[in-house]
Amino acid sequence: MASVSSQQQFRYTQPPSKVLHLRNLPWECTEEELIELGKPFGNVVNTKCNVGSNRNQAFIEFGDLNQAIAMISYYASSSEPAQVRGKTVYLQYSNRQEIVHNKTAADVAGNVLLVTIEGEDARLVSIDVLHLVFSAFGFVHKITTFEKTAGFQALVQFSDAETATSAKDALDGRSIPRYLLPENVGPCNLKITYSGHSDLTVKFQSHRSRDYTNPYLPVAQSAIEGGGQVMVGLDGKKLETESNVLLASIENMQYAVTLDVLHMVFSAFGPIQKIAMFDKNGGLQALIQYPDTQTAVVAKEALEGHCIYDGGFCKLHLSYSRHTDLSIKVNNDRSRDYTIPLIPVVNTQPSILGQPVPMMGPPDQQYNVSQYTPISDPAMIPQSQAGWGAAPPAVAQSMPLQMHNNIYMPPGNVPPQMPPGNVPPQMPPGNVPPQMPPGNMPPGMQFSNPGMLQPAATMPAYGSDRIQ
DNA sequence: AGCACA
Repeated sequence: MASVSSQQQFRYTQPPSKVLHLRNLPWECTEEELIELGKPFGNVVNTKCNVGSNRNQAFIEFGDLNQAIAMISYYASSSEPAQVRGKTVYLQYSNRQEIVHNKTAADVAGNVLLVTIEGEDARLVSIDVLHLVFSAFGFVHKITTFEKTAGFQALVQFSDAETATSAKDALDGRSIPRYLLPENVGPCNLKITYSGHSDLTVKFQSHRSRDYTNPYLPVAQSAIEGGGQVMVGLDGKKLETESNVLLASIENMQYAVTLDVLHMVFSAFGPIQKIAMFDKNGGLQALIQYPDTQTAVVAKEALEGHCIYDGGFCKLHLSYSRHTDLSIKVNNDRSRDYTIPLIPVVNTQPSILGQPVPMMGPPDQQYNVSQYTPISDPAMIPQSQAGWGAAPPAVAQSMPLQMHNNIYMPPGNVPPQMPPGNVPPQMPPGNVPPQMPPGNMPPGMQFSNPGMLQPAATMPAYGSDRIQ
């Protein structure tokens, strides 16, 4: 039985109160706008905006009950609804008799911001991208990232509260510009409050935390720290050095995992240079090479423990390889160098469990360049064949988008139902969607240009998602 | 679009 009392608070007929509750406000709404809204009806003695988890609610308190009644009555019969910034706001008597201002840490301006990154792909936002975004407002001293129930969060430390405030005002509620994110990463909204902290403790430089005032801090193998509290200890197993090459081992391999499947899965995080597959200890392993460590870190974080296929099949275990550059002698069904589409294909008949695996693209067409016109100078390679510098064909763009919704789900929830023996759509080798690997920005984009990110008005990339 | 989140 549903309780009746819980519904009562939402009944249309609230008993009158000097305090009005407003909802459906634009997130930008200020106290001044609330005062403007209430002033015609009386003396607004108190307001509170940005209330609720969506920060789209507010309260207005009048000096006199009759003034509150006047405002409610007016809009109850008006043909024009109450509006803030052109947005209709709904008002009713509050169930409280006065506004209580509970100043919390989040309301007190400080030099450290608590940033919540919202979005399906929030955890794929690298610390470098955050650094870039916040550096537009001043020198960023430290960043720590961590996951809480609120989601993926970061603490960003500036020199002073003024700088932090300018960043907060400009970025709160806005989205990280698309061009800073890998193409297949969905929108990431920023929600920003002040943190109670004033100085973060960063013991190691890691993918989770950085101290930009002390670049010579030891680089962590696996240290994770957040908000001055050490959140994860070192466990011997995780003492591994990051690398641009991942070692993947595949557990419970009920279904065929082909080179192209691996390419599809791992290229969701950035361009792949090389893949080599081999058998070890009766299981399948693969080395996957990215151009940079950052991308590999992101891919490892996102994919570790996840299954390629639904139902717990083909579970990935990832570690960093000691290799940095794989030596691929020949392109075949177990190894491929995507940077040089000219290595001849050894056309071995791919066969798994005795069943021939259908190839989606005819191999001799894919590699005919190498067969007929061996070119040694990469500059002579036609654009369309030249790896990820090339313009992406439609296939390459749409495919990872499909994948990426699946990848980040909890294990077992992941993927397209693929019956054994079926090979998913393949990306033609050498045609990788153009992505900016995290942390691999062109030098000109680093820090230096505050104007680039700062004024919201000239930065349509921010906020454009939110305004409707 | 529905009551203050520390």
